[in-house]
Amino acid sequence: MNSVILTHHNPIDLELTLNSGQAFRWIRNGNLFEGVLGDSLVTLQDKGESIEVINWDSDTECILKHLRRYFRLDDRWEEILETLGRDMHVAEALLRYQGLRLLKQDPWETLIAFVTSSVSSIAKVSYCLEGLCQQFGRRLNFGTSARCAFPTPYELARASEKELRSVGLGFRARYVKEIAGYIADSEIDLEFLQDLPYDNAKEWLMGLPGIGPKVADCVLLYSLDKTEAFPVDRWIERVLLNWYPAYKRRWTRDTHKWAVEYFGKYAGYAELYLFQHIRTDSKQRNR
DNA sequence: CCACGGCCTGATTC
DNA sequence: AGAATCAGGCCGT
Repeated sequence: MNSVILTHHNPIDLELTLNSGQAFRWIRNGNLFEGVLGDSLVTLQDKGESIEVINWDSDTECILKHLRRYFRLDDRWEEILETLGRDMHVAEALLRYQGLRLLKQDPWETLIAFVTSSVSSIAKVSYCLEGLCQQFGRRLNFGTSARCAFPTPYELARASEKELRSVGLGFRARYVKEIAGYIADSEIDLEFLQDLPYDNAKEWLMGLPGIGPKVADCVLLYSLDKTEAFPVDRWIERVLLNWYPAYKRRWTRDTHKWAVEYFGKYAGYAELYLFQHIRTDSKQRNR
């Protein structure tokens, strides 16, 4: 077992970030967060100015490098703050949810996660994904902990639709099977999408079954470095209608286009913060 | 192009 | 308690 320190200059709130609806497999245990990155299990603990990383992998340099990318520590934070801070609502959210970060996750896992998220709840997505991992992923044992790796395209392609339904995927099981089959057969590494312009990458993703504009944008934003992606779900649609008269008066139905024109190339960050804002507000109202 | 119903299923609401 | 409704969409008509 190793313990290493991940240093960062700008705030990271683990609780906020890992439960913001970007990632679904982190497990909180007190103030520890346990997750699976590739084939390694890591436990994170907030130390204020840094994060302590406990892991069972021999190559700690590799883990640190992975985490630096995962939390996007090389983003130009000042530029992001300056660009987005011009909008009143986003500025408020940036302040209120300090430490909420965009993640860069594995594209394959993110793709399946957001296909699963369609007309579902975060709790259910977590449940389904954990089921997928336990049924079809490789078992990983680390000391006293045991988790499972996210199944590869091959592992999911081999599963029957019925087996996939057994973990609670419902009508999404067919999408998962078809996508896994296609990716496995063509031996595609989804990272290639990172080198494509946003529009082309989105178009490619939307060619897959079960992937429309919203899911495609989630995959692009949360795993492929496309910060101009702006996932529009019912919450965000509501936010824009309620808070942005300029949007309400719009002549186009293309919400994404409006958002990028309005928020700029970091529109995805704006979405992340606005989503957190509306979700927290609505939780508090129901209390 | 737009509008609409159907889709699995667990949780929440009435 | 049991039935309706909803939940971070997408697809076919």
